[in-house]
Amino acid sequence: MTESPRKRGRPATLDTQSAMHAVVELFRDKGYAAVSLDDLSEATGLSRPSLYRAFGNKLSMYVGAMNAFGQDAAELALPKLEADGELEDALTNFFDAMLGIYYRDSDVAPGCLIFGTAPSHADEAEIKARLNFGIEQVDARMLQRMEKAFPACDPSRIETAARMASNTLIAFSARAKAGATRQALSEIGAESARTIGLLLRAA
Amino acid sequence: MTESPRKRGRPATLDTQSAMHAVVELFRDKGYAAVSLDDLSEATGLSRPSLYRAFGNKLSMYVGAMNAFGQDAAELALPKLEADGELEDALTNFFDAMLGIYYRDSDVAPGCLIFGTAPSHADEAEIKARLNFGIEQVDARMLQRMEKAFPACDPSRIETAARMASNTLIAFSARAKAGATRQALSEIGAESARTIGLLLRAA
DNA sequence: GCAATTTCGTACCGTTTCGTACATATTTAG
DNA sequence: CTAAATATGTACGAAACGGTACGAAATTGC
Repeated sequence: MTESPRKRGRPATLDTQSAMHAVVELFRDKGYAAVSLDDLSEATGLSRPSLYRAFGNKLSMYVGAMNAFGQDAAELALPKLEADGELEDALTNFFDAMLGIYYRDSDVAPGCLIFGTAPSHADEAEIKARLNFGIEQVDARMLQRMEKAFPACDPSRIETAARMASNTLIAFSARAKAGATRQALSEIGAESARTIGLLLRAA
Repeated sequence: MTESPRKRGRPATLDTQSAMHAVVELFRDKGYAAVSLDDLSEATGLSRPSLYRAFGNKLSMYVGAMNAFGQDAAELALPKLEADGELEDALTNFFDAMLGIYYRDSDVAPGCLIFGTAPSHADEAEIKARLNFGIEQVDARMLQRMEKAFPACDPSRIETAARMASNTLIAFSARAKAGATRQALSEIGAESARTIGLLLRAA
């Protein structure tokens, strides 16, 4: 951060951070195509040209929202996964943390911006690429955590277990959007974690 | 089917079946909101008013597409799941059959209309309900098949295994849209099937 | 052949869409 | 106080949107 030598013109009043938050929530609720710039304008309190100047066109707003959402989720939930202790507990806590995001506070779960809405718009190359990145990240972190927990285990078995854990998380978004209760998914998460642990211990 | 006593007016030339097929493919590629009635008109070869008369408004077209897709998938893949023999083989063959649908023939996988695009538009009550029905169906069939294979197994363990199998299928849609190769998913499917079998046998 | 009946597409409506030109507001530099 | 610089929203435009009224086309009954 360089010291601001006080810029020249009119000082900016726009709060990029909170605006992006509103953008994320809107895209999460309604997907990409169904959200209009006017919707975004109303939700953020910014005029349409201001949105443009801040985030570019609609597509780059959505990709920016994917990045913001991904970063928030990583900061909130990854520590749970990477915590020391039993793998089962780490997985369970990670799932629960992600469910906390998927269910926000509302009764109608908005689910995951990346796994929930991006597949519907993957004909856009940028969205597809960012979606793929998100999946790769989850796969990689799962793999890493399981290798750490069971360094002697058969690598291909670990890989399968990691993929199953990722698949659980990905499917949770669809289930949340379909109306499953948070508690129901939390239990599935815990059971899946137990099962995956069982599997890796039975080497 | 009652015998047609030859209707009175101009004979219909529209082929509802193949038109619905085109509708499914378009919604599968681009989701609900991103598809315009003009797009549908071009893809089906029907005029916009004809589409209306045949399938109602855009929303009911989409829900109709979900039904058509679900029925096709059920007819094509469910027999694989419900076939006699080892559970692992049945699961593997079921996953492969579904992947055949998810990947169509194209190099760019359109994925699953229901699990892939519907979550993005679940703010529409009808879509949400149909999505939920799809998930319930898969869950129920999985459960049923596993109970058949291991009638003596702990019910709660079977339920967990069934949910994990469903989650695999649901996640495949997102993975396909993200660019995973069909072969890669086929292998994950087979490994997951083996793992689930292992789990249920280790009762 | 003529009227009744059904199917189908042209042409239109009002609204909404994304994107931007441009005038206005607010600050610093001199 | 004036000019330069930066930020912001009003207001506009061209296109696309979902949906439908209505007339043309094609058949059967008499």
